[in-house]
Amino acid sequence: MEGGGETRAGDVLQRMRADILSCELPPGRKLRFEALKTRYEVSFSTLREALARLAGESLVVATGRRGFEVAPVSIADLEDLTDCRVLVEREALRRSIERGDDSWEAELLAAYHRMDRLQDRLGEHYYLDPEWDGLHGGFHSALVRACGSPVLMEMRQALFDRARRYRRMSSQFRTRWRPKNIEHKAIMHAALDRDLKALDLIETHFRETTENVVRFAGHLFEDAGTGEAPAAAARPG
Amino acid sequence: MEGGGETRAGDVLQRMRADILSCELPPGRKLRFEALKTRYEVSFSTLREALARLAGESLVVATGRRGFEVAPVSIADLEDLTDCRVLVEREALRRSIERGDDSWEAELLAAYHRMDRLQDRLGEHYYLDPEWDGLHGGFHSALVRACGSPVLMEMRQALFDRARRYRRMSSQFRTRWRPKNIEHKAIMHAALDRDLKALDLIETHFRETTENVVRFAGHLFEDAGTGEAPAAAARPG
DNA sequence: GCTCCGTATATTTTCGAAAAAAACATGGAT
DNA sequence: ATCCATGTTTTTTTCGAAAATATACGGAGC
Repeated sequence: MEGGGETRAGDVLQRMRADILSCELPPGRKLRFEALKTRYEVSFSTLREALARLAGESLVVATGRRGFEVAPVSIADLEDLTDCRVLVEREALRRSIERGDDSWEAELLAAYHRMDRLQDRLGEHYYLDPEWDGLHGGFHSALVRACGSPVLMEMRQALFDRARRYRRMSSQFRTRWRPKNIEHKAIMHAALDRDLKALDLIETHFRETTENVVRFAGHLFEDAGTGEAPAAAARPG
Repeated sequence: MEGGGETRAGDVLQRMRADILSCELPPGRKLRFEALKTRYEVSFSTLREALARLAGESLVVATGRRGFEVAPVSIADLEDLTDCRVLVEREALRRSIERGDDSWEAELLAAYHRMDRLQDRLGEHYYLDPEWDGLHGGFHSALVRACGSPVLMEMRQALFDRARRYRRMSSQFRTRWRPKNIEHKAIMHAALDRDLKALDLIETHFRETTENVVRFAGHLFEDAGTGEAPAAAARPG
Protein backbone atom coordinates (compact mmCIF):
# COMPACT_ATOMS: atom_id res chain seq x y z
CA MET A 1 0.00 0.00 0.00
CA GLU A 2 2.57 2.59 1.04
CA GLY A 3 6.30 2.96 1.57
CA GLY A 4 7.45 2.59 5.16
CA GLY A 5 5.29 0.49 7.45
CA GLU A 6 3.03 -2.41 6.71
CA THR A 7 -0.02 -0.35 7.47
CA ARG A 8 -0.76 3.33 7.11
CA ALA A 9 -0.74 3.88 10.84
CA GLY A 10 2.54 1.98 11.09
CA ASP A 11 4.00 4.18 8.42
CA VAL A 12 2.97 7.36 10.18
CA LEU A 13 4.32 5.91 13.41
CA GLN A 14 7.75 5.45 11.89
CA ARG A 15 7.84 8.86 10.25
CA MET A 16 6.66 10.54 13.38
CA ARG A 17 9.17 8.71 15.55
CA ALA A 18 11.92 9.79 13.19
CA ASP A 19 10.69 13.38 13.37
CA ILE A 20 10.66 13.29 17.16
CA LEU A 21 14.07 11.66 17.47
CA SER A 22 15.55 14.16 15.05
CA CYS A 23 13.84 16.95 16.99
CA GLU A 24 12.02 18.22 13.94
CA LEU A 25 9.11 17.89 16.32
CA PRO A 26 10.83 19.41 19.34
CA PRO A 27 10.28 18.36 22.96
CA GLY A 28 7.17 19.85 24.52
CA ARG A 29 5.57 20.68 21.17
CA LYS A 30 1.82 20.45 21.29
CA LEU A 31 0.63 18.02 18.63
CA ARG A 32 -2.49 19.45 17.02
CA PHE A 33 -4.45 17.16 14.80
CA GLU A 34 -5.13 19.61 12.01
CA ALA A 35 -1.43 20.30 11.60
CA LEU A 36 -0.49 16.64 11.77
CA LYS A 37 -3.19 15.73 9.30
CA THR A 38 -1.65 18.11 6.79
CA ARG A 39 1.90 17.03 7.52
CA TYR A 40 1.34 13.27 7.30
CA GLU A 41 -1.73 13.23 5.06
CA VAL A 42 -3.83 10.83 7.09
CA SER A 43 -7.05 11.05 9.05
CA PHE A 44 -7.82 11.57 12.72
CA SER A 45 -8.12 7.94 13.72
CA THR A 46 -4.95 6.90 11.97
CA LEU A 47 -3.03 9.69 13.67
CA ARG A 48 -4.53 8.75 16.97
CA GLU A 49 -3.36 5.17 16.63
CA ALA A 50 0.19 6.25 15.82
CA LEU A 51 0.18 8.67 18.75
CA ALA A 52 -1.08 6.00 21.11
CA ARG A 53 1.83 3.77 20.11
CA LEU A 54 4.33 6.57 20.57
CA ALA A 55 2.87 7.21 24.00
CA GLY A 56 3.68 3.58 24.79
CA GLU A 57 7.29 4.30 23.87
CA SER A 58 7.30 7.41 26.09
CA LEU A 59 8.15 9.62 23.13
CA VAL A 60 4.86 11.49 23.39
CA VAL A 61 2.69 12.03 26.43
CA ALA A 62 -1.09 11.90 26.36
CA THR A 63 -2.74 14.19 28.86
CA GLY A 64 -6.33 13.43 29.73
CA ARG A 65 -8.59 15.11 27.24
CA ARG A 66 -6.04 17.75 26.42
CA GLY A 67 -4.41 15.91 23.53
CA PHE A 68 -0.85 14.82 22.90
CA GLU A 69 2.53 16.50 23.03
CA VAL A 70 6.10 15.50 22.39
CA ALA A 71 7.64 14.18 25.60
CA PRO A 72 9.57 16.90 27.42
CA VAL A 73 13.28 16.70 28.13
CA SER A 74 15.19 17.51 31.28
CA ILE A 75 18.57 16.91 32.77
CA ALA A 76 17.00 14.71 35.42
CA ASP A 77 15.38 12.56 32.74
CA LEU A 78 18.62 12.26 30.78
CA GLU A 79 20.54 11.18 33.85
CA ASP A 80 17.85 8.73 34.86
CA LEU A 81 17.83 7.33 31.35
CA THR A 82 21.60 6.98 31.37
CA ASP A 83 21.62 5.05 34.64
CA CYS A 84 18.99 2.68 33.30
CA ARG A 85 20.83 2.24 30.03
CA VAL A 86 24.00 1.34 31.90
CA LEU A 87 22.12 -1.25 33.92
CA VAL A 88 20.45 -2.85 30.92
CA GLU A 89 23.29 -2.59 28.46
CA ARG A 90 25.92 -4.01 30.80
CA GLU A 91 23.76 -7.06 31.37
CA ALA A 92 22.99 -7.49 27.69
CA LEU A 93 26.61 -7.11 26.69
CA ARG A 94 27.75 -9.51 29.39
CA ARG A 95 25.42 -12.18 28.07
CA SER A 96 26.31 -11.45 24.49
CA ILE A 97 30.02 -11.87 25.25
CA GLU A 98 29.24 -15.12 26.99
CA ARG A 99 27.04 -16.57 24.28
CA GLY A 100 28.06 -14.91 21.02
CA ASP A 101 29.05 -17.23 18.18
CA ASP A 102 30.95 -16.80 14.91
CA SER A 103 27.99 -15.22 13.21
CA TRP A 104 27.68 -12.63 15.97
CA GLU A 105 31.35 -11.75 15.63
CA ALA A 106 31.03 -11.42 11.87
CA GLU A 107 28.00 -9.16 12.05
CA LEU A 108 29.55 -7.02 14.74
CA LEU A 109 32.66 -6.48 12.63
CA ALA A 110 30.50 -5.68 9.62
CA ALA A 111 28.39 -3.17 11.57
CA TYR A 112 31.49 -1.41 12.85
CA HIS A 113 33.03 -1.32 9.42
CA ARG A 114 29.96 0.24 7.84
CA MET A 115 29.79 2.93 10.50
CA ASP A 116 33.52 3.61 10.41
CA ARG A 117 33.71 3.95 6.65
CA LEU A 118 30.80 6.33 6.47
CA GLN A 119 32.34 8.35 9.27
CA ASP A 120 35.57 8.67 7.26
CA ARG A 121 33.64 9.76 4.23
CA LEU A 122 31.59 12.34 6.15
CA GLY A 123 34.51 13.99 7.92
CA GLU A 124 34.15 16.19 10.96
CA HIS A 125 30.41 16.58 11.04
CA TYR A 126 29.54 12.91 10.70
CA TYR A 127 27.36 13.03 13.78
CA LEU A 128 24.82 15.25 12.09
CA ASP A 129 24.16 12.73 9.34
CA PRO A 130 20.98 10.68 9.73
CA GLU A 131 22.48 7.69 7.93
CA TRP A 132 25.45 7.63 10.29
CA ASP A 133 23.02 7.82 13.19
CA GLY A 134 21.30 4.72 11.82
CA LEU A 135 24.55 2.81 11.43
CA HIS A 136 25.61 3.89 14.91
CA GLY A 137 22.39 2.43 16.25
CA GLY A 138 23.04 -0.73 14.26
CA PHE A 139 26.50 -1.08 15.76
CA HIS A 140 25.26 -0.84 19.33
CA SER A 141 22.50 -3.26 18.50
CA ALA A 142 24.96 -5.73 16.97
CA LEU A 143 27.05 -5.63 20.15
CA VAL A 144 24.29 -7.10 22.29
CA ARG A 145 22.37 -9.08 19.70
CA ALA A 146 23.65 -12.41 20.97
CA CYS A 147 22.39 -11.84 24.52
CA GLY A 148 19.56 -14.30 23.98
CA SER A 149 16.92 -12.19 25.72
CA PRO A 150 14.18 -10.63 23.60
CA VAL A 151 12.86 -8.71 26.60
CA LEU A 152 16.26 -7.19 27.37
CA MET A 153 16.68 -6.24 23.71
CA GLU A 154 13.27 -4.55 23.67
CA MET A 155 14.04 -2.48 26.74
CA ARG A 156 17.49 -1.62 25.43
CA GLN A 157 16.13 -0.38 22.12
CA ALA A 158 13.46 1.75 23.77
CA LEU A 159 16.03 3.39 26.04
CA PHE A 160 18.44 3.91 23.16
CA ASP A 161 15.77 5.74 21.20
CA ARG A 162 14.79 7.92 24.11
CA ALA A 163 18.42 8.93 24.62
CA ARG A 164 18.96 9.57 20.91
CA ARG A 165 16.98 12.78 21.18
CA TYR A 166 19.41 14.22 23.72
CA ARG A 167 22.44 13.32 21.62
CA ARG A 168 20.82 14.99 18.68
CA MET A 169 20.07 18.17 20.59
CA SER A 170 23.60 18.51 21.86
CA SER A 171 25.28 17.66 18.56
CA GLN A 172 24.00 20.88 17.07
CA PHE A 173 25.86 22.91 19.66
CA ARG A 174 29.42 21.77 19.34
CA THR A 175 32.00 22.11 16.68
CA ARG A 176 33.92 18.91 17.41
CA TRP A 177 32.98 15.56 18.78
CA ARG A 178 35.51 13.58 20.70
CA PRO A 179 36.80 10.60 18.69
CA LYS A 180 33.95 8.21 19.34
CA ASN A 181 35.15 5.72 16.77
CA ILE A 182 38.15 4.99 18.99
CA GLU A 183 35.82 4.15 21.83
CA HIS A 184 33.57 2.07 19.62
CA LYS A 185 36.57 0.17 18.32
CA ALA A 186 37.87 -0.51 21.82
CA ILE A 187 34.47 -1.75 22.97
CA MET A 188 34.15 -4.02 19.96
CA HIS A 189 37.57 -5.55 20.35
CA ALA A 190 37.10 -6.16 24.04
CA ALA A 191 33.79 -7.85 23.25
CA LEU A 192 35.33 -9.98 20.52
CA ASP A 193 38.12 -10.97 22.95
CA ARG A 194 35.41 -11.96 25.43
CA ASP A 195 36.95 -9.50 27.82
CA LEU A 196 34.52 -8.22 30.45
CA LYS A 197 36.25 -4.88 30.60
CA ALA A 198 34.01 -4.16 27.62
CA LEU A 199 31.26 -3.57 30.19
CA ASP A 200 33.21 -0.79 31.86
CA LEU A 201 34.17 0.67 28.51
CA ILE A 202 30.58 0.90 27.38
CA GLU A 203 29.48 2.34 30.70
CA THR A 204 32.13 5.04 30.41
CA HIS A 205 31.09 5.60 26.81
CA PHE A 206 27.52 6.29 27.89
CA ARG A 207 28.37 8.38 30.92
CA GLU A 208 30.85 10.57 29.11
CA THR A 209 28.42 11.14 26.29
CA THR A 210 25.82 12.18 28.83
CA GLU A 211 28.25 14.54 30.54
CA ASN A 212 29.00 16.15 27.22
CA VAL A 213 25.34 16.50 26.38
CA VAL A 214 24.70 18.24 29.68
CA ARG A 215 27.74 20.46 29.20
CA PHE A 216 26.90 21.51 25.65
CA ALA A 217 23.12 21.49 25.58
CA GLY A 218 22.01 21.37 29.19
CA HIS A 219 20.90 24.99 29.07
CA LEU A 220 18.44 24.02 26.34
CA PHE A 221 16.37 21.86 28.63
CA GLU A 222 17.06 22.91 32.17
CA ASP A 223 13.38 23.37 32.70
CA ALA A 224 12.15 22.95 29.17
CA GLY A 225 8.87 21.31 28.19
CA THR A 226 5.76 21.73 30.26
CA GLY A 227 7.63 21.75 33.52
CA GLU A 228 5.44 19.15 35.18
CA ALA A 229 6.67 15.65 34.58
CA PRO A 230 10.46 15.33 34.67
CA ALA A 231 11.41 13.53 37.86
CA ALA A 232 8.08 13.04 39.56
CA ALA A 233 8.79 9.65 41.15
CA ALA A 234 11.87 11.06 42.85
CA ARG A 235 9.59 12.54 45.46
CA PRO A 236 9.45 10.38 48.53
CA GLY A 237 5.83 11.12 49.44
CA MET B 1 -17.61 10.95 31.11
CA GLU B 2 -17.21 7.31 32.15
CA GLY B 3 -15.94 5.27 35.04
CA GLY B 4 -12.38 4.05 34.68
CA GLY B 5 -10.06 6.10 32.51
CA GLU B 6 -10.06 9.75 31.68
CA THR B 7 -11.05 9.07 28.12
CA ARG B 8 -13.13 6.35 26.55
CA ALA B 9 -10.11 4.77 24.92
CA GLY B 10 -8.27 4.95 28.21
CA ASP B 11 -11.15 3.24 29.93
CA VAL B 12 -11.23 0.42 27.38
CA LEU B 13 -7.46 0.14 27.70
CA GLN B 14 -7.72 -0.48 31.42
CA ARG B 15 -10.56 -2.95 31.15
CA MET B 16 -8.86 -4.81 28.36
CA ARG B 17 -5.55 -4.95 30.23
CA ALA B 18 -7.37 -6.35 33.24
CA ASP B 19 -9.04 -8.95 31.03
CA ILE B 20 -5.74 -9.98 29.52
CA LEU B 21 -3.92 -10.11 32.84
CA SER B 22 -6.72 -12.17 34.34
CA CYS B 23 -6.63 -14.40 31.26
CA GLU B 24 -10.27 -13.83 30.52
CA LEU B 25 -8.82 -12.99 27.15
CA PRO B 26 -6.40 -15.91 27.00
CA PRO B 27 -2.94 -15.85 25.41
CA GLY B 28 -2.97 -16.26 21.65
CA ARG B 29 -6.64 -15.31 21.32
CA LYS B 30 -7.41 -13.56 18.09
CA LEU B 31 -8.99 -10.19 18.84
CA ARG B 32 -11.80 -9.64 16.36
CA PHE B 33 -13.25 -6.18 16.21
CA GLU B 34 -16.90 -7.16 16.01
CA ALA B 35 -16.61 -9.22 19.18
CA LEU B 36 -14.65 -6.52 21.01
CA LYS B 37 -17.11 -3.88 19.92
CA THR B 38 -19.90 -5.83 21.56
CA ARG B 39 -17.89 -6.60 24.67
CA TYR B 40 -16.65 -3.10 25.38
CA GLU B 41 -19.37 -1.13 23.62
CA VAL B 42 -17.12 1.23 21.69
CA SER B 43 -16.36 1.86 18.06
CA PHE B 44 -13.59 0.65 15.76
CA SER B 45 -11.25 3.58 16.15
CA THR B 46 -11.50 3.64 19.91
CA LEU B 47 -10.70 -0.06 20.08
CA ARG B 48 -7.83 0.42 17.73
CA GLU B 49 -6.32 3.09 19.95
CA ALA B 50 -6.57 0.90 23.03
CA LEU B 51 -5.04 -2.02 21.15
CA ALA B 52 -2.19 0.12 19.90
CA ARG B 53 -1.38 1.09 23.48
CA LEU B 54 -1.53 -2.51 24.65
CA ALA B 55 0.81 -3.45 21.83
CA GLY B 56 3.25 -0.94 23.29
CA GLU B 57 3.05 -2.82 26.58
CA SER B 58 3.67 -6.13 24.80
CA LEU B 59 0.37 -7.50 26.05
CA VAL B 60 -1.02 -7.80 22.55
CA VAL B 61 0.85 -8.22 19.31
CA ALA B 62 -0.10 -6.47 16.07
CA THR B 63 0.66 -8.50 12.98
CA GLY B 64 0.83 -6.59 9.73
CA ARG B 65 -2.61 -6.30 8.25
CA ARG B 66 -3.80 -9.39 10.03
CA GLY B 67 -5.12 -7.69 13.12
CA PHE B 68 -4.29 -8.06 16.79
CA GLU B 69 -4.02 -10.96 19.17
CA VAL B 70 -3.26 -11.45 22.84
CA ALA B 71 0.49 -11.93 23.28
CA PRO B 72 1.38 -15.62 23.44
CA VAL B 73 3.00 -17.23 26.45
CA SER B 74 5.86 -19.68 26.62
CA ILE B 75 8.27 -21.04 29.17
CA ALA B 76 11.13 -19.28 27.40
CA ASP B 77 9.28 -15.96 27.68
CA LEU B 78 8.51 -16.49 31.36
CA GLU B 79 12.13 -17.28 32.15
CA ASP B 80 13.37 -14.35 30.12
CA LEU B 81 10.90 -12.10 31.90
CA THR B 82 12.00 -13.40 35.28
CA ASP B 83 15.67 -12.72 34.57
CA CYS B 84 14.85 -9.18 33.53
CA ARG B 85 12.65 -8.62 36.53
CA VAL B 86 15.45 -9.74 38.82
CA LEU B 87 17.82 -7.31 37.15
CA VAL B 88 15.46 -4.35 37.35
CA GLU B 89 13.93 -5.05 40.72
CA ARG B 90 17.22 -5.62 42.52
CA GLU B 91 18.47 -2.27 41.30
CA ALA B 92 15.24 -0.49 42.19
CA LEU B 93 15.12 -2.04 45.64
CA ARG B 94 18.78 -1.26 46.27
CA ARG B 95 18.16 2.40 45.55
CA SER B 96 14.95 2.44 47.51
CA ILE B 97 16.73 1.02 50.56
CA GLU B 98 19.42 3.63 50.16
CA ARG B 99 17.10 6.60 49.73
CA GLY B 100 13.84 5.68 51.42
CA ASP B 101 12.58 8.09 54.07
CA ASP B 102 10.02 7.87 56.87
CA SER B 103 7.14 8.27 54.51
CA TRP B 104 8.38 5.37 52.41
CA GLU B 105 8.62 3.17 55.48
CA ALA B 106 5.12 4.11 56.57
CA GLU B 107 3.57 3.41 53.20
CA LEU B 108 5.39 0.12 52.87
CA LEU B 109 4.11 -1.04 56.23
CA ALA B 110 0.61 0.07 55.29
CA ALA B 111 0.72 -1.77 51.97
CA TYR B 112 1.88 -4.95 53.65
CA HIS B 113 -0.76 -4.68 56.30
CA ARG B 114 -3.58 -4.25 53.80
CA MET B 115 -2.43 -7.26 51.82
CA ASP B 116 -1.87 -9.38 54.90
CA ARG B 117 -5.25 -8.65 56.44
CA LEU B 118 -7.14 -9.41 53.28
CA GLN B 119 -5.17 -12.63 52.94
CA ASP B 120 -6.25 -13.67 56.42
CA ARG B 121 -9.84 -12.90 55.62
CA LEU B 122 -9.77 -14.79 52.32
CA GLY B 123 -8.17 -17.95 53.68
CA GLU B 124 -6.56 -20.61 51.52
CA HIS B 125 -7.57 -19.36 48.11
CA TYR B 126 -6.55 -15.77 48.59
CA TYR B 127 -4.43 -15.86 45.44
CA LEU B 128 -7.50 -16.20 43.22
CA ASP B 129 -8.99 -12.96 44.48
CA PRO B 130 -8.58 -9.95 42.17
CA GLU B 131 -8.52 -7.51 45.05
CA TRP B 132 -5.69 -9.39 46.73
CA ASP B 133 -3.85 -9.39 43.42
CA GLY B 134 -4.14 -5.62 43.35
CA LEU B 135 -2.88 -5.23 46.92
CA HIS B 136 -0.03 -7.62 46.15
CA GLY B 137 0.94 -5.40 43.23
CA GLY B 138 0.71 -2.40 45.52
CA PHE B 139 3.03 -3.98 48.06
CA HIS B 140 5.73 -4.72 45.50
CA SER B 141 5.32 -1.24 44.14
CA ALA B 142 5.67 0.29 47.60
CA LEU B 143 8.90 -1.60 48.15
CA VAL B 144 10.70 0.19 45.33
CA ARG B 145 8.78 3.46 45.26
CA ALA B 146 11.62 5.41 46.86
CA CYS B 147 14.16 4.41 44.21
CA GLY B 148 14.00 7.87 42.64
CA SER B 149 13.98 6.66 39.06
CA PRO B 150 10.79 7.11 37.04
CA VAL B 151 12.27 5.12 34.16
CA LEU B 152 13.15 2.18 36.36
CA MET B 153 9.67 2.25 37.88
CA GLU B 154 8.07 2.26 34.46
CA MET B 155 10.06 -0.74 33.31
CA ARG B 156 9.43 -2.55 36.56
CA GLN B 157 5.69 -2.08 36.32
CA ALA B 158 5.56 -3.26 32.72
CA LEU B 159 7.50 -6.40 33.60
CA PHE B 160 5.37 -7.01 36.68
CA ASP B 161 2.22 -6.89 34.58
CA ARG B 162 3.60 -9.21 31.95
CA ALA B 163 4.51 -11.74 34.62
CA ARG B 164 1.14 -11.44 36.37
CA ARG B 165 -0.46 -13.42 33.58
CA TYR B 166 1.75 -16.42 34.27
CA ARG B 167 1.06 -16.35 38.00
CA ARG B 168 -2.63 -16.22 37.25
CA MET B 169 -2.48 -19.18 34.90
CA SER B 170 -0.66 -21.32 37.36
CA SER B 171 -2.74 -20.36 40.37
CA GLN B 172 -5.72 -22.13 38.88
CA PHE B 173 -3.85 -25.41 38.88
CA ARG B 174 -2.77 -25.84 42.43
CA THR B 175 -4.60 -26.45 45.62
CA ARG B 176 -2.15 -24.75 47.95
CA TRP B 177 0.22 -21.87 47.59
CA ARG B 178 3.35 -21.80 49.64
CA PRO B 179 3.19 -19.20 52.43
CA LYS B 180 4.08 -16.14 50.41
CA ASN B 181 3.19 -13.76 53.19
CA ILE B 182 6.18 -15.06 55.15
CA GLU B 183 8.44 -14.19 52.25
CA HIS B 184 6.83 -10.79 51.79
CA LYS B 185 7.25 -10.04 55.47
CA ALA B 186 10.92 -11.05 55.41
CA ILE B 187 11.60 -8.89 52.36
CA MET B 188 9.85 -5.92 53.92
CA HIS B 189 11.69 -6.15 57.21
CA ALA B 190 15.05 -6.52 55.52
CA ALA B 191 14.24 -3.44 53.45
CA LEU B 192 13.15 -1.45 56.50
CA ASP B 193 16.38 -2.51 58.26
CA ARG B 194 18.27 -1.21 55.21
CA ASP B 195 19.71 -4.69 54.89
CA LEU B 196 20.86 -5.52 51.37
CA LYS B 197 20.02 -9.18 51.82
CA ALA B 198 16.54 -7.99 50.84
CA LEU B 199 17.84 -8.08 47.27
CA ASP B 200 18.62 -11.79 47.49
CA LEU B 201 15.32 -12.46 49.21
CA ILE B 202 13.32 -10.81 46.47
CA GLU B 203 15.35 -12.55 43.78
CA THR B 204 14.63 -15.91 45.39
CA HIS B 205 10.99 -14.90 45.76
CA PHE B 206 10.75 -14.28 42.01
CA ARG B 207 12.70 -17.32 40.94
CA GLU B 208 10.83 -19.74 43.17
CA THR B 209 7.52 -18.36 42.00
CA THR B 210 8.66 -18.91 38.43
CA GLU B 211 9.75 -22.46 39.19
CA ASN B 212 6.35 -23.17 40.67
CA VAL B 213 4.57 -21.67 37.70
CA VAL B 214 6.55 -23.86 35.33
CA ARG B 215 5.93 -26.92 37.49
CA PHE B 216 2.21 -26.40 37.85
CA ALA B 217 1.23 -24.77 34.60
CA GLY B 218 4.16 -25.27 32.26
CA HIS B 219 2.22 -27.85 30.27
CA LEU B 220 -0.34 -25.16 29.49
CA PHE B 221 2.04 -23.10 27.41
CA GLU B 222 4.87 -25.34 26.32
CA ASP B 223 4.27 -24.33 22.74
CA ALA B 224 1.07 -22.41 23.10
CA GLY B 225 0.16 -19.32 21.10
CA THR B 226 1.07 -18.95 17.47
CA GLY B 227 4.38 -20.70 17.87
CA GLU B 228 6.39 -18.03 16.12
CA ALA B 229 7.58 -15.37 18.48
CA PRO B 230 8.76 -16.79 21.82
CA ALA B 231 12.56 -16.57 21.84
CA ALA B 232 13.31 -15.07 18.47
CA ALA B 233 16.29 -12.93 19.45
CA ALA B 234 18.03 -15.99 20.86
CA ARG B 235 18.95 -16.98 17.33
CA PRO B 236 22.46 -15.97 16.51
CA GLY B 237 21.86 -15.18 12.84
C1' DG C 1 -8.75 46.87 39.03
C1' DC C 2 -9.80 42.10 39.81
C1' DT C 3 -12.46 37.85 39.93
C1' DC C 4 -16.22 35.15 38.48
C1' DC C 5 -19.31 33.35 35.26
C1' DG C 6 -21.56 32.49 30.71
C1' DT C 7 -20.98 32.38 25.84
C1' DA C 8 -18.29 31.58 21.59
C1' DT C 9 -14.54 29.31 19.42
C1' DA C 10 -11.02 25.87 18.92
C1' DT C 11 -9.62 21.15 19.64
C1' DT C 12 -10.05 16.67 20.81
C1' DT C 13 -12.56 12.40 20.92
C1' DT C 14 -15.86 9.22 19.20
C1' DC C 15 -18.63 7.08 15.85
C1' DG C 16 -20.22 4.11 11.95
C1' DA C 17 -19.97 3.84 7.05
C1' DA C 18 -16.96 2.91 3.13
C1' DA C 19 -12.63 1.19 1.13
C1' DA C 20 -8.94 -2.11 1.20
C1' DA C 21 -7.11 -6.30 2.16
C1' DA C 22 -7.02 -11.01 3.65
C1' DA C 23 -9.23 -15.47 4.34
C1' DC C 24 -12.12 -18.71 2.54
C1' DA C 25 -14.76 -21.45 -0.75
C1' DT C 26 -15.72 -23.10 -5.24
C1' DG C 27 -14.71 -25.14 -9.52
C1' DG C 28 -11.70 -26.62 -13.13
C1' DA C 29 -7.29 -28.40 -14.89
C1' DT C 30 -3.41 -31.50 -14.54
C1' DA D 1 -6.32 -36.63 -5.76
C1' DT D 2 -3.75 -32.31 -5.79
C1' DC D 3 -2.95 -27.82 -7.20
C1' DC D 4 -3.99 -23.34 -8.90
C1' DA D 5 -7.08 -19.66 -10.40
C1' DT D 6 -11.09 -16.99 -9.45
C1' DG D 7 -14.99 -15.14 -7.10
C1' DT D 8 -17.25 -14.54 -2.53
C1' DT D 9 -17.26 -13.47 2.20
C1' DT D 10 -15.19 -12.02 6.31
C1' DT D 11 -12.17 -8.93 8.67
C1' DT D 12 -9.29 -5.18 9.04
C1' DT D 13 -8.11 -0.45 8.05
C1' DT D 14 -9.12 4.17 6.87
C1' DC D 15 -11.85 8.16 6.44
C1' DG D 16 -14.41 12.54 7.57
C1' DA D 17 -18.46 14.10 9.84
C1' DA D 18 -20.66 14.69 14.41
C1' DA D 19 -20.51 14.90 19.46
C1' DA D 20 -18.05 16.05 23.60
C1' DT D 21 -14.80 18.71 25.87
C1' DA D 22 -11.56 22.34 26.80
C1' DT D 23 -9.90 27.05 26.02
C1' DA D 24 -10.41 31.97 25.05
C1' DC D 25 -13.02 35.95 25.22
C1' DG D 26 -15.86 39.50 27.19
C1' DG D 27 -19.02 41.50 30.25
C1' DA D 28 -21.16 41.84 35.05
C1' DG D 29 -20.51 42.18 39.87
C1' DC D 30 -17.56 43.33 43.76
